[in-house]
Amino acid sequence: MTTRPGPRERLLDAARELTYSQGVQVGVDAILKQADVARRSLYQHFGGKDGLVAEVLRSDGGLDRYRQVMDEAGDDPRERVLAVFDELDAITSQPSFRGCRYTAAELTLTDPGHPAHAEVRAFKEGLHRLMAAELTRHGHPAPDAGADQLLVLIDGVLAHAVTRPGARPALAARALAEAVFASRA
Amino acid sequence: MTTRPGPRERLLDAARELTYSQGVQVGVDAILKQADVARRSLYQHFGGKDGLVAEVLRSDGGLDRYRQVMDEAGDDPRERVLAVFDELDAITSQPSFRGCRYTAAELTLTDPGHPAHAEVRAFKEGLHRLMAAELTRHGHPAPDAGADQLLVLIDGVLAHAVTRPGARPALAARALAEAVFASRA
DNA sequence: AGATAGATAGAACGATCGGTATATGCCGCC
DNA sequence: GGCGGCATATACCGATCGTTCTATCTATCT
Repeated sequence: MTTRPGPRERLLDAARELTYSQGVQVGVDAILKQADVARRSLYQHFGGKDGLVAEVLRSDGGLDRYRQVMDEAGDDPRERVLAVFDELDAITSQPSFRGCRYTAAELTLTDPGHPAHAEVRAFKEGLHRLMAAELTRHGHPAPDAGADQLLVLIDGVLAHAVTRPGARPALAARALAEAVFASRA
Repeated sequence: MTTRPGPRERLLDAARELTYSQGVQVGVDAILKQADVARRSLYQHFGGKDGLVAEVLRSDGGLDRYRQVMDEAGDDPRERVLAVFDELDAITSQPSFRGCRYTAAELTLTDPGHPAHAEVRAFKEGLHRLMAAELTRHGHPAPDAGADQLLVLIDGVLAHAVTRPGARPALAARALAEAVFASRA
């Protein structure tokens, strides 16, 4: 029998799931109950709900998932990036899809001092670097501006998929992503 | 001296402002205070907070603003749509910009039964029709799919502008919108 | 004038929020 | 063997949540 993860891991797992399905406004009690963890442990490990929420975003490994999808698509930068949109189409088609966790956090948490905002920023910066690197390898004339376009497409897909169920925004975006790669100096 | 608007209007105005700047999770008390309206009036006119929030979205007139921006841009569909992205650049550059109110409502309100969701859907549907009409007039081979692309771009701009301050996602999206209009049958 | 409808003020409701305090149990380590 | 650190369980805190209620006031219409 596998040993049960410690309270810290259980808290992160429970919070990751509940803040996604119920939103960040989910109560601390619900997280504690699902994690089967004492109230005090939360404050011991994360200082409070804000710290827990921020750590959920920080440790989410979203960038790794993007990297993995691209690596499985081979070497060609164009194919690697287009694979991202294929994956987005699969993700946004799942009934459990509830939008991008980072965008949701950014829009829901009004307090500009909330520690989650820094994590969101860090994630988006990393994603931008990821995309810019692919465009650079592809010989894009302006990798930075091109990455901006790809990020807009990704954010657009994730946002649009929530508000218009049934549409397949990732497919629409994929065609535009091809246009980004068609840019010539 | 102009006569003061009635309680219903004052409630809508206050709610529109506060739910945007503070998020929909703003308290009823704050709305009542800013509207300078009796507690009971809220429940008399809107049945509750949920009804008020939904009515704020419904009466927001977002579609009219899009129409107005396009009308000011003249007759050519391409110019009219590109003007939308110029306007988005202006909007997202304002320091008071806090994201798209509809997307925020959709992501924040987890309860699928919340009346606001229907308003969000209606808005996005209307926007889709608006864009598809322009593409049809332009002779686009697939106005519906093209409108999907434009909506992804718009949602992407509004979402991305919140998470990466300083970037000008509307300019990046504008170039891609041009690509949408370059589509040939 | 009297009646009616709408608005006001304010108390109070039960529920839930995030966070703290107290007290006990379990474990490895010196 | 006792000690320290972590986890547990639970009670409790003040604050705030959305909502309901009573009671008073005011404007309009007949």
